[in-house]
Amino acid sequence: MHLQNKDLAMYKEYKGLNLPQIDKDVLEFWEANRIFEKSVEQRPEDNRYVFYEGPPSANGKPGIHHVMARTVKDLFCRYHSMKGKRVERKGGWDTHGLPIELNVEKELGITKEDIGKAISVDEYNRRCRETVMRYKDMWDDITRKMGYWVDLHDPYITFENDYIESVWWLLRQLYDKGLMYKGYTIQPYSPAAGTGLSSHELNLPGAYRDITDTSAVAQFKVKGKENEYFLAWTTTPWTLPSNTALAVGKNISYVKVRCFNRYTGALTDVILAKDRLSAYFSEQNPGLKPEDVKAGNKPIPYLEVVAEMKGAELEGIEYEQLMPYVQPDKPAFRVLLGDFVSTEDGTGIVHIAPTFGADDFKVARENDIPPLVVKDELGNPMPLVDKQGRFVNEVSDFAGRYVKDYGQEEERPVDVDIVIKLKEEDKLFLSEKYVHSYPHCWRTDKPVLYYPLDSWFIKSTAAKERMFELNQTINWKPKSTGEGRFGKWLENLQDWNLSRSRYWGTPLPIWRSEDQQEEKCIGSVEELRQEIRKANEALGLSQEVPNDLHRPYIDEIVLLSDSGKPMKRELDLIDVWFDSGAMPSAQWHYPFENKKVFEKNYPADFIAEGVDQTRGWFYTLHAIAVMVFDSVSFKNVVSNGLVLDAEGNKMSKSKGNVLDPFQVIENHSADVTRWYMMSNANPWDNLKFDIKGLEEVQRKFFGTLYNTYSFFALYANIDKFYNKEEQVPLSERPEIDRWIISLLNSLVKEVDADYADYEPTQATRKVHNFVNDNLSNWYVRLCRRRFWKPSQQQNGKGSAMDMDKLAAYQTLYECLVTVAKLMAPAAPFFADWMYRNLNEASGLENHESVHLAGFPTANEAVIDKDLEQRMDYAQRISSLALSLRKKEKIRVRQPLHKILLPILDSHFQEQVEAVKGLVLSEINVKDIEYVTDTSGILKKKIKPNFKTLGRRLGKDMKAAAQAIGNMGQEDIARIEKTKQYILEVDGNSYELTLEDFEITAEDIPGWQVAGDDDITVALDITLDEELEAEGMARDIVNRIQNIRKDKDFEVTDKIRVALQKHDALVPAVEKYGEYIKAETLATGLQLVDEMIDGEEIELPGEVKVNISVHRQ
RNA sequence: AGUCUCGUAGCUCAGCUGGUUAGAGCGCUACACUGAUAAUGUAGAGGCCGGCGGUUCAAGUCCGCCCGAGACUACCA
Repeated sequence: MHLQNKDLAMYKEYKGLNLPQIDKDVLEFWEANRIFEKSVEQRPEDNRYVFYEGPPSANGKPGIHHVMARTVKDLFCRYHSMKGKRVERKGGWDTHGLPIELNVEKELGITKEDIGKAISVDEYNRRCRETVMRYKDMWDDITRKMGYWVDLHDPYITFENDYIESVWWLLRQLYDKGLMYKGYTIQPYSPAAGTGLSSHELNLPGAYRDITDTSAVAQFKVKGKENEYFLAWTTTPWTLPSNTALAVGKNISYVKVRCFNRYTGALTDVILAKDRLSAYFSEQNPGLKPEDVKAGNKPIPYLEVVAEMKGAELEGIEYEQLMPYVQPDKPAFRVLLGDFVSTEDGTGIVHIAPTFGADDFKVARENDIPPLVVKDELGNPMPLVDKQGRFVNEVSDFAGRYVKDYGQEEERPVDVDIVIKLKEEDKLFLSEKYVHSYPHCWRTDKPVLYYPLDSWFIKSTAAKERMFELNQTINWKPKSTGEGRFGKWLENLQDWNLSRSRYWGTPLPIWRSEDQQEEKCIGSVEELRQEIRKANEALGLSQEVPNDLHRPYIDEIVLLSDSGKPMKRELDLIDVWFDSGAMPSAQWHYPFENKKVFEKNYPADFIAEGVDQTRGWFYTLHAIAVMVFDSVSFKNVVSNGLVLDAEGNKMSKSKGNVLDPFQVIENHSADVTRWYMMSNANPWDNLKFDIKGLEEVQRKFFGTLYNTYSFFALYANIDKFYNKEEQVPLSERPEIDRWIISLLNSLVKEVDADYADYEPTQATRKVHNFVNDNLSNWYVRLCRRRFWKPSQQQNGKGSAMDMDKLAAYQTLYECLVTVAKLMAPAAPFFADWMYRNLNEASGLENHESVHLAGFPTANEAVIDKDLEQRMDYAQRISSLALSLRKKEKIRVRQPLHKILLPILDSHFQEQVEAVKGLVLSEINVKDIEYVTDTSGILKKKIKPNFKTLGRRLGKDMKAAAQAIGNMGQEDIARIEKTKQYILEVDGNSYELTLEDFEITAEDIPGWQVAGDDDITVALDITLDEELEAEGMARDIVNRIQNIRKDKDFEVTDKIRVALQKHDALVPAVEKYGEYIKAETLATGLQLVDEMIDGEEIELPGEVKVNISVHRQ
């Protein structure tokens, strides 16, 4: 009984490779046995590898690119887990933000304006909260199916009160450090929707569209001069009434040109950039008459250039207001210097309207130039265009008119009427249609205005230096993203605009008094409670901390200022990016709970996301970490590229080229998908996702590995090899075993280093090459006989294995189990499947899964570079010899006498000698004959060693190469003997050593040779009877084996064979009859004169005979 | 517009700090092998290494400019 039980433990054998099925089986196993949980629990608490999960939004469906990003994450977490680290992976969900609001509005068929009217904020937010997790099940499903190990049971969720409280705490830290301020800036604003827009919204597809505007080059009259004007170009004439300054470039050259105005014929001097002269003027013509200049948009001739000056000289010059509807409250209307001024288009002079441009606003403020404003009904200043996009009454001629196309009906756009007015007043130099891309509101489809709005900012510029410094300690993959994209971004850092005028998000915890003089930033729920109590007492209210910290409840809370005034919350929400950047502390509800946990898990060892997160999550993590904790928040970061379709197009729903990740995984398995993604290209390069590539990975890598395993399992089961025997010492194993073990250990070393260096592509490619080229195509192919031969001779009855066979099994087992471990981080399913198939039969390791095993460590002692080199020689010599056979059309089954191998140094000969047996059997040749110099029949080739000589010879290198190339056999022989050479070129003499040459064998006269870089092989193709008989015998064996197979005989069945007599067969059967019988398990082999019942076979030399094969 | 990445065979990619016949796999064609066989081997065809210019004895590799693809950032008037 006991023995029988033992016999039951066998290597599982399969009918075929079904990777998707393996996925499912392994997944079931993991879940039933809590493998993920164990892989965490089994590692020590104090040896952590900290990973932060960048929270996805479950509001959209997962795509194939998520599989990419999560493969990267999973791979390194699994790797470090196998390296003995405790890798906890807390999941998370990003639940705030615009896309969620959009979804809700779309579903309800409402716009932002309806919020608070048609639908209460309360109801609206309730809908958002419901929508947020809409696809959570789908996400959980893809997470499972792709084998991404992340803890989904206790994720952080950004809309929860605890999370919000931690975010508030962080904001309070910034506030206390004086890093938060309220400011006025020019922001994209949609009058049609009545809301400010984020840059994200402007970057939605289709937001920027080409539109045709009426552009104008206006003439700004220089104060105190007659008929002298600055020319400034604008594509938005409606901003001209708001003009308060002009900007020029300090180092730009300007000219004053005398010309006739094309509309009025008036003689005028105009100032514009010299570089732009040709854009507005044709030729100089001193004798020009006014009638020579016609209205029209082409360049016009001019009289003369009357002056030239630098922009710096123009600074401070005053001019007369162009459209004097509203007066400034401070001096304005002068020329400023602006570094943004270019001469690429326009006139090189920029019209400045501080209320409608960010640059304008900034340069005006720096120069103390006021904006033009009027008072609204509450007496607050407002620009000359109202929030609906209409001119205010003060702009009398155009009062109430929309400045852009907002669907109003009118004869002409207001821009055109402004231009007409300028023309009438002799203030227009030129007007023409201009096509440019202009942002539109994604929802109303109407043009966006840049409009001054109030916002809260984080003064990130104050921490710029420190962010830059700390960034340099982060290991970025690829480096260029960190140094370039991210580094440059930090260098040009702007303050972080935190405000969003929305409803579903983390509320800004700042309360202000009505006169804006006092404010409080709340840093915790407890603080809010105390403040509420104070306010309740003073104001006689009965407020409480709301159950939900979102709007609208939080908006209702009135707090008390220090001087006793009521304060209301600033209605803004904060940028959702702050939510995600807050996750290192907020996921633990730090500092209100889990202080220790946070400290142990900060900063992260590793994060990974798409490269599009560089200025998103990567930045917000970094910024918050630097400003609040003065530290990095992650030490290593991998930013992966995009996943494109097979043609290299971005996947998008509109193109219909989006791949369903569930389909891909269902059809091709998670492992193939993961392996393909990792091995095909570096994760930071864009991946052209091609199903054909998946199929190739499946066939070439997984198919080969599966074949190798199946081969092993088949014979190991027959021989009952369960690796229970003592290991055959390496020194007693054959060369080829020591070779593959050496390679295996080299592989372990390299793959370990690659994973540690966040180079998954290198790692997976190396494993692939090892499995295909070395393990399967060389080791297994050459060792096949070792596995089956003895068992056949022993007639399938288990008995003591000979040492050689045992060594083969042990070697192959070790390779397979090690490969399983090496590939486990990238292809976790197949790796575990193979590991368990092996380990459950052998019981060698007490891990129930490969993911609980340790990552292999390389045994340096068994790495033998010399051995690796000589096997490389063996492979190359074999390949060359086979190519010669091919050329000579001699089949491989035909044995040959010998190959000739020129020997250039004795070490090479020793190396080849050690692998001689392998080579001979591989190429079916009886012997290797070494050809040395002394034989005199070797022709050699000499080349300069450019690497050593180039630097020394410099210009003489060319001549030297020529001279060396012309050397004869005697010269080469002399150099080899004396090991030195005096080279004379161009009168210079150089002392060269053997190092400076590359000498290779070129030819053996009279023989067909084949050669690669430094190996040359010649094949002796003479045949004699003996060889021919043996060749024939091998072909007979082959035919009989085929018949055995066709007839589905068991490998152990004995047979009787009868062959029709033929002259060509007689010597083979006479000399090699025993060999044929042994190979085919034939107990009888006879030649018969007449054969009726047999089948016909074809043998070399167009010999056709009948043969009969019968099971005994 | 700026920053960054990428551009090598029909396709996917190697090509180390510059070194002289530019490689692999897939695909294609032909042949061979066959006790791993929905495999395997060998050979062949297939490259102005995106373009132009420069540095150098020597450039796929370094530098500059340009073209193309992509990402991010950006109100250019």
